[in-house]
Parts: sequence; structure tokens; C-alpha cells
Amino acid sequence: MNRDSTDTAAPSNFIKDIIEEDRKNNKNDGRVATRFPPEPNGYLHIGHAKSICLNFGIASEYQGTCNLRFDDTNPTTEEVKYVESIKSDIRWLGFDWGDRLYYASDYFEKLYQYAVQLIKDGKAYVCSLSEDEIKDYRGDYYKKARESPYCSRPVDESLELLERMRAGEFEEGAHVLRAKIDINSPNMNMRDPIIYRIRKERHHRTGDKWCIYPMYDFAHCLSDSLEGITHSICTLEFEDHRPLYDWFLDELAVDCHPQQIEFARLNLSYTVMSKRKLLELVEQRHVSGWDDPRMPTVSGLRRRGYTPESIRNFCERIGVAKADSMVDVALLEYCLREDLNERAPRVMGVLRPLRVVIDNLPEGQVEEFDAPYHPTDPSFGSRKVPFSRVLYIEREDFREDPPGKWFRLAPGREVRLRYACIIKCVDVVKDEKTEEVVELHCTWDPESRGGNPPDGRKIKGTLHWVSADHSLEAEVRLYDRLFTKANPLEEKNGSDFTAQINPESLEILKSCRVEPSLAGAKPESKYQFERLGYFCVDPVDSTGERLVFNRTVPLRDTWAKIEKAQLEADRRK
RNA sequence: UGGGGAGUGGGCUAACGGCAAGCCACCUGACUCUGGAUCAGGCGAUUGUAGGUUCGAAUCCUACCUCCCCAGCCA
Repeated sequence: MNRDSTDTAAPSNFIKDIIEEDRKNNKNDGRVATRFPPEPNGYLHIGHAKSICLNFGIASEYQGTCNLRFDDTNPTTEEVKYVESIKSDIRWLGFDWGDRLYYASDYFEKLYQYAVQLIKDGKAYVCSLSEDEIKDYRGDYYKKARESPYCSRPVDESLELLERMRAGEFEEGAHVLRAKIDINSPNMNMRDPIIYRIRKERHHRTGDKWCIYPMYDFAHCLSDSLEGITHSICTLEFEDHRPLYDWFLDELAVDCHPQQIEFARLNLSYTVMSKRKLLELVEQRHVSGWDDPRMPTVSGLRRRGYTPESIRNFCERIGVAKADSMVDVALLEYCLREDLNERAPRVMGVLRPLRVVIDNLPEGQVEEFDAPYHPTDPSFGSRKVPFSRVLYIEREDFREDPPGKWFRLAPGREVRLRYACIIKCVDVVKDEKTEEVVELHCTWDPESRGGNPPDGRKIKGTLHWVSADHSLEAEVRLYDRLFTKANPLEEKNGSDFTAQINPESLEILKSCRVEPSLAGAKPESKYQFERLGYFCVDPVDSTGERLVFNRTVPLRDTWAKIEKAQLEADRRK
């Protein structure tokens, strides 16, 4: 393969640079092994997707492996349901861990033995201080620490106590196992960190077998080592933990000492990413659940209609670096449209129907027009769309008093109905009281069958439409950004981030009309409603009787920009 | 106050002492039976600041400024 000429090669980044350097030096015999280590205590979001793409992507790029390992060392918060949802989300994203599914809990016995070894080597001790005392003894950024009175507890005594901790002889909090490192280290993580605590709690995999559980810092590095990981990629906040990661592996003299590398986690504009805040949105009912289409969770994006390809592509484009940053959600939407443009069949649906009567088409007469499902890819095929006396067009496609550059319908004006024919507006029927336009009368030009007038006159505007009698009713949910501020956390005078929630992030339209070919559309199937945007069949609420579509993302709307500019210009006058 | 990191057009990322590049956003124009897509072009960076080394600095050195992370028996 000619690497210089490939235009599809994933861009490089500082992590790949490190790996390439390692391979050049034949470190790890040139082997590359990564892992994705979620804690099963919540749902995956697009920030995790970045990490997944990175870890699995690097593995495949260097003919290496990427393990899926659940970091399940805290039974208090972890559950099987999360394990299942995480697995399904990763699979949906398009990654495969083969037979390399692991759990930190698989290593509990080995980890225990490592802990015993640390005690024997005089590098760990059982501390019997209370939680508050430990905190107090540990000091803070400016206050010196004091050594635990138990730090020189005899090895035998610690050994015996740890055994009895394991046997369940003590209550939670009575003792902990601590590494003996440096109680006055400027790095708080090194001030004799706790490595085992008593938790009399049932673990989702090991049941009641254990009542002591290892802490992250102890379990993670050793799990990596046991799995032969070469590059342990994590986020920036673990940078301070790296000396500890290395300390355990050095002191225990393990064969495999992976290199921890930290990168900046993903922040996306107009949303929040922390588990805590997402949970808050769910619990306070600001959204319908973890899979609400406005959520940045993988399940939310999926329900919204995002494709795995678009997410993977996005993750590739944003790059990987160490600087805190916030990516514009417009890039995500761009990646989505790019993908959907190629794969979504085109159909017609009218969101806010306006009745149009074709005066010169007799009642009962039905014309049929052939409409391709895709403008450039003939393999999508085509369908027939019925055209009859009463139609619906989009309410916003008609203006009684049109502004400049308007080339949609208006009194006396001609417009093309997509795939069908040219119509001319001859009359406007209004509600006597409200002045609201309730119906349009038009004539069609039978000579323009197929869409083009035989005399060659130019018709600028093309509208989407449906035949009233043939169309199907559908509910359409218009989703928009969840927050009105690019960074909802940038709260002014301590106001809560939920105060920035966009009150218009969801608009439900119940009386939309869609073309008949959509009957029986499958859950999660994606369509472009011409001129409107991409929509997908809601997998939860859509049924055979009642179609429900989610708007995934609108089409780029140049007209909206023009109109906005015009309005602003008028306002300045 | 201690420790660990990071600062490159509006956003994200590149450059590895030698012409600051790409993508998104934004703006033109062409084309078009989607005001979509596509195509062509454009705007926009004294690389956080101030010094220094060098023929030459985003890159090396010094000082400073700003932002982020750390005081869980969470991960």
C-alpha cells in the first residue's frame, strides 16, 4: 500500500506519533494493544465514542488488538444493565472486541495477591483511621500532611487484618489498605492512597464473594498489565494519577508495564457531557430518558437518526490533542448530512399542511408521477406518487405578500411541484374572522407533466407536496439543540445550567401528511423529506398504525439565511 | 498557597529550526426539478505576552499572563 497517496488515511495525532516511535524502537516487540475501559455505571455518550474510535481505531491501524474491559470495582454504583447497554452501543458504533471481553472483577483474586505482596514488601499497610481522620491527616495543597499512626504497622498484623477484612469480620470503614508512598507528596494522589476498602455490597458479577474492593488506581494499572496492554489511553484528569500508575507496576515488578497516555476529552457546543449532568437532565425530566433524541448519549443519537459512520467520521475529524477544547456541534451535523445525503432515500412529507385545490383537475382523476428515491444514485430505484385534485403543500411555501427573491408560491405565481407539474395560484381562501389562509386554488398545466413546461419557461421554485386523499397522517418531532448557549456551563451569577435549556428544543407536530410509500416504514429507517431535512422512524413510539418521525437534522437552509439578512437590512433602515 | 497540564484565524486540528496547512463555520459566484447536493473562488493568524538565542523561531531559552485538572473509602 502506498501510504503517501492514500487520501483516506486517518489523520495522525500525538498518540500515534508515540506509537510509531515505539514501533520503530521495537518496544513491546512492535505490538500494539489498547483497551476501552468503561465503568458500568451509566450510558455511553459521544465523548466515549471519541475514546472508542481512538482505541479501536489505533488497534486496527497497527494490526493490534483492543480489549473491552469493564472497570467494575465499585459495586455501589454498577449494574448489569449498563454492561449490556455499553456492549450494544459499541457494537452499534461498529466496533468488535472479538473474544476479548474482560472485567476488572475477573482479576479480583490476582489483585488481592498483589496487595498481599505489597504488604509483605513493606509497601502497604492496613490503616484503621476513620474516613474523616484520613482526610484530615492527608492535609491539603498548603497544609503539610501527618503520617498515619498505622503506617508502620507490622507486616504480619497488616496481613492478618487484610485477611480478616476479606473474611468480612469488619464493618465498612473500619479499615482500609493503603499504599505506603509519600504522605507529603505535592501530588495528593501519592499521599498513601487507599487501595482496598470494605464494601459489604453485592457485586453484579462476583455476587457476595467479596466484601473488599480495589480502588481504581490499583486495579486499573494492574488490569492493563495483566492483559498485556501496551498503550493505556485515558483522559487528561488522570495525568496526576500517572505517577501512581507507574508506582504500582514498578513496585510489583510486573512483566508488562503499559504506557499511560492522556488526551483531552470531547466537549460539544450546545450540550453537556458529564454523567452527573446528563443524569440530572433525565431525573428532572428535562428530557424523556437517556435515549431522548436530544441527548448526546449514543442511544440518544441513535434514536435521533445519527448513523455510526457519521459519528466515526466526526471522531476522526476532530482530532486528538491535549488542549481543552469545545467542538462546534455544526461539525457533527455536517458529518451527519454528508453521510445521510448519500444513503437516505428521498420522500415527500408536509409538516404544516396547507390545502390546495387544483381547479382544472376533475374530482376522482388521479395522475401518477415517477419519482426517483435518490437524485444521483439510480440503484435506489423509484416509486409512483399520486397526484389528485386536492393536495397539501407546506404552509410556509406560500406567501400572500412575498418578499424579494421569493420563488415559492404566491397569488398569480407559478411553481413546480416536485416530480409532478407546474401549478399556478389563482385564488386564496381566507378565514373570515382570523384572516388566516385556509385554502389555495390553483390550476395545473397538463403540458408540464413530469415537471418541465414544454415552452421552456423557467420555473425557479419547486415545492414538495402530497395528495390529500392518498397521504398518510404522521407525527413529526422537530428536535433542536438542547441548550441555547454554546457552553451551558458558563453560568452567569451561579445560575444552574438547566436554566440554559432551549424551550424550543422539541416541537411536536401531530397532523403531518406523508406520501403513501411510507406505509410500514421500519423503525430507525432514515429518509430525506425533500427540502426539509433528514428524518428517521422513531423506534420507540412509531407503530404500524401511527407513524412517528424524528427530525434528525434539517437540510442547509440558504433561504432562511437570505430572509434573515433581508429582515436585518429592513430593520436597519 | 503546592502539584500536574494547556495556549496556533470564529471553532477544531496540523507544522517537529526554513513559504503558518487542512476541515467546519462564514461570504461570493456557477450549476440545479430539493433555496439540498456538487463545483469554483473568497474572508479570516503580527502562533497568549515580553525579552533572548539564531542568517532564520509557532518550534529552542528566560520571565510573565490566562485557562483547565487534583484535597472520594468515585472512575
